[in-house]
Amino acid sequence: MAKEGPSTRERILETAHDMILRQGYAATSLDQILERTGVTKGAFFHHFKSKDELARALFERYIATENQVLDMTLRRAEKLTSDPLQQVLITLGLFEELFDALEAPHPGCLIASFLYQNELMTPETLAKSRDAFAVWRRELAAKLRIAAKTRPPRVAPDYDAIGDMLNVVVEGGMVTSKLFDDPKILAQQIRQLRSYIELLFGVEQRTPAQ
Amino acid sequence: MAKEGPSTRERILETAHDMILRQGYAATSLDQILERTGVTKGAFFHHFKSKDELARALFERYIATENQVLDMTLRRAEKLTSDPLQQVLITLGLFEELFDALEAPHPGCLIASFLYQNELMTPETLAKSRDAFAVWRRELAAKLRIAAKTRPPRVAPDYDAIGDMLNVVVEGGMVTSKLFDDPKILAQQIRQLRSYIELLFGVEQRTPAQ
DNA sequence: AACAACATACCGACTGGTCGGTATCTTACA
DNA sequence: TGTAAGATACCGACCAGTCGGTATGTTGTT
Repeated sequence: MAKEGPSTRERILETAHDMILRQGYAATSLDQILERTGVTKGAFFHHFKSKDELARALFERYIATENQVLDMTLRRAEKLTSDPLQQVLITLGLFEELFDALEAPHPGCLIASFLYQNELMTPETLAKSRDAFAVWRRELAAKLRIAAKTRPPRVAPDYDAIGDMLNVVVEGGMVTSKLFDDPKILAQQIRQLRSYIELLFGVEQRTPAQ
Repeated sequence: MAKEGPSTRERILETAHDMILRQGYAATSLDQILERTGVTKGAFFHHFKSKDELARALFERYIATENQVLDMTLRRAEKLTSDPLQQVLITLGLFEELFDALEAPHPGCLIASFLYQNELMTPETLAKSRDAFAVWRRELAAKLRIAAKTRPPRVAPDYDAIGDMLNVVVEGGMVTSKLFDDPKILAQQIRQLRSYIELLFGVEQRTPAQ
């Protein structure tokens, strides 16, 4: 029935997400959001019963899309090869591609943003964030453990720590990328992680011609 | 002059740093800081002419101590060995030790906190943050480049990207550590970085007995 | 007397949130 | 088909409280 573009609710979410990542939650007033979206106060409170509920909605939305991205990427990698080690390397490669296509630095991670403005990080929000991170760790670590059975790594690895590295590198890479206003840093860091895993498992690396 | 403990100014800085890292800058009101420190409004504005000036002071203080920590660590490593590769590995080892001693998750990085609550990140603040990050990159990359002359790495590395990795891993490690409320994660991640560089340069790694 | 180091009372702008109302669309039933 | 009933989306004036900041003291030391 809606004829014109995204719904009011979606416009609020989109704008607020952007503003909160830039300014922080507390520093982003409703009036600012209202002005930027052209939505009135009444309309806002029709869709969200409080500012905190907006934060919660924003959060759920973010977690959902992040989970989806990881899931899709893993499945793509699994279709491309049956070798678990290659699946990990391809997953990292796909992320690298994704981040390499950015023309501006990645705006940042909502989880980190909330963590640095805590006390609005409720126990449920915290638990969901942990789950999201834990999935990445578990999925990657599991594949590497299987890979190690047929292809022993050069040194005994801490699989869980390596599983965490994708999260760590993405989080740290976003901050560094933002700081230097250089969109390429994030992809470069992912490439290092891939290189680490290749070295660990003795995979032949192509020396880039460039 | 001052007979009892830290000065009022120092108490404000210390408390505010802690609160801002936890709640964010905008969410930390002067009244809250005043209540927590027992300092009155008059006293506060005697020492800082505005809340923004407090932020600036906090920031300078943070950058200065961070620079000092890196500098001291690098010098310690340089005294312990003359081999540049070993200097890098020892530097990482010292950081690992430092973070491994934490009993609670590292409270976070003020630069990241400010980056996620931008618009209070002035051009000067931004420039100083970049410089701080750039020092780490430059110092580590330089040592690795020298090391590569006598000990060729297994694959052609992106030295600058590897130089950035310490920053990236620390930033990401802090977030992950805080999220899981696990102080050990940060040190584990530094260990992975060390392992990467060891593999890259073909350094013999001791398999931990544990 | 002069100045640093505080204390107290107060200010206006802005905050998140409420509330009474309207316009438009969907559904139910005669 | 017409119409009454109700839901949904939206409007904007208003409110009480909080915010950073100021003005004007008081105290203690040199």
